[in-house]
Amino acid sequence: MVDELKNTEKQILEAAYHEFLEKGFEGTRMQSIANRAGINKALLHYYYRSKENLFNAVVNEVTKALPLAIHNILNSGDDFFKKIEIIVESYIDFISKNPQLPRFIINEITRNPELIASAIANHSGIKEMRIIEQLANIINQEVNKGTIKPIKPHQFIINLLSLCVFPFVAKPLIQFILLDDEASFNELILERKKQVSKFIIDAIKK
Amino acid sequence: MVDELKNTEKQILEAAYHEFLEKGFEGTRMQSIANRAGINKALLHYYYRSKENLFNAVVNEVTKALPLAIHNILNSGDDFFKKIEIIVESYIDFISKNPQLPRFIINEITRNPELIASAIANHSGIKEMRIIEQLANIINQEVNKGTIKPIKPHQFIINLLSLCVFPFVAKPLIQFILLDDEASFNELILERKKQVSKFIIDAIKK
DNA sequence: GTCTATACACTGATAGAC
DNA sequence: GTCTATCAGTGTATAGAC
Repeated sequence: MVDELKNTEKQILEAAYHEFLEKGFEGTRMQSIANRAGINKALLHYYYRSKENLFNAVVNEVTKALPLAIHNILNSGDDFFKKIEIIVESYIDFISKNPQLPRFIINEITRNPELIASAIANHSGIKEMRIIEQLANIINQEVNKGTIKPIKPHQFIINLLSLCVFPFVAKPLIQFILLDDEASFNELILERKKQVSKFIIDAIKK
Repeated sequence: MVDELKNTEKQILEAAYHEFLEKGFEGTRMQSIANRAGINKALLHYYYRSKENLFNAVVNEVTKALPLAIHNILNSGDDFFKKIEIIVESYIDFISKNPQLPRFIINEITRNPELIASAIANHSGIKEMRIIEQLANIINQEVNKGTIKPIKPHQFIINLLSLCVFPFVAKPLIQFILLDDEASFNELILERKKQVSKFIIDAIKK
């Protein structure tokens, strides 16, 4: 991330990234970003004029990663069920590497819908914008072919998203009511990479 | 809610409830709680000594509602598949009435795990604490009976939770990428009350 | 570019009149 | 109980030396 920036600026953005993703905009202190970056508070303002600005830079970085993540989905296997397997696995893999990302996006899009929405739109090419449409079309085709049971594309997509994303968003809650430690959570997620696609396919296969 | 309290105190708690659920602890200003309650800032401190205190009172109210919500699950229909239908429908119904609640709990449990965890534990009797166990037992029984495909109870529970809860947590995101307006979101949720249980049953039925 | 010192605004909390 | 006025602390942002 942010390879093209000078050292200090890069460190700041890196530190800000972690702080904001952990604590959100309101919960983050400029001081703790400076501490994490190992520099002075004033330098933050030297590079990024304001907290708002620095936050926007982080949002920009974050949303840059999204199109790459869903790019895999576009050119996945030809069989519909194989396609689902690949989508689920690569999706869970991606979030595993950025586990705080969903909660961050959800919270900040709630706080300031325009900002995140425009950032996402900004980094998504035509291709990525249409991915939902494409997926919806594929689902309708399969329904018409009779390979899967009738289901509204929107509902299908939400089901898939829910099963992949929610466990990460609700991680502390899940750990509290279902698990004991960190290790068992990782194990659970690992299992889900196979389990979720099987669950979905079993649900829709005729 | 909070029927037993005097008028002003009740108004404050009510206002605090809405503000905190909307904006979280960090994002909420005592001033805006006072404004919403139609009283003065100083009165907040008269009734609840501090912001922390007032927040705890809200958490207390919030978690009080949870055992009631899952109580229905305990005494639902006798057939396993019917049971799932009832759980899903009553769960989605409950969250529909408190749509901000999941995001609130998830965020605040992330910020301060002990507080929320103890509040939940505080209001849950033995019965409610064991509901997960019970549900897990039922699932194992059905697997052994051969009525459903093999699935780990934890995974099943997470799947069910994800499908019910996530759409509310991700509402603004869903509206951005899938929908246009408020009306279509409500319609979508209404559909899900039937769709989700059908999806789950199709996924596990042998 | 990087630091220290400081200005300025905001927010939670208290004092005191009524 | 409820209000106005105000304090103390904290957080963002800036000035200015190096």
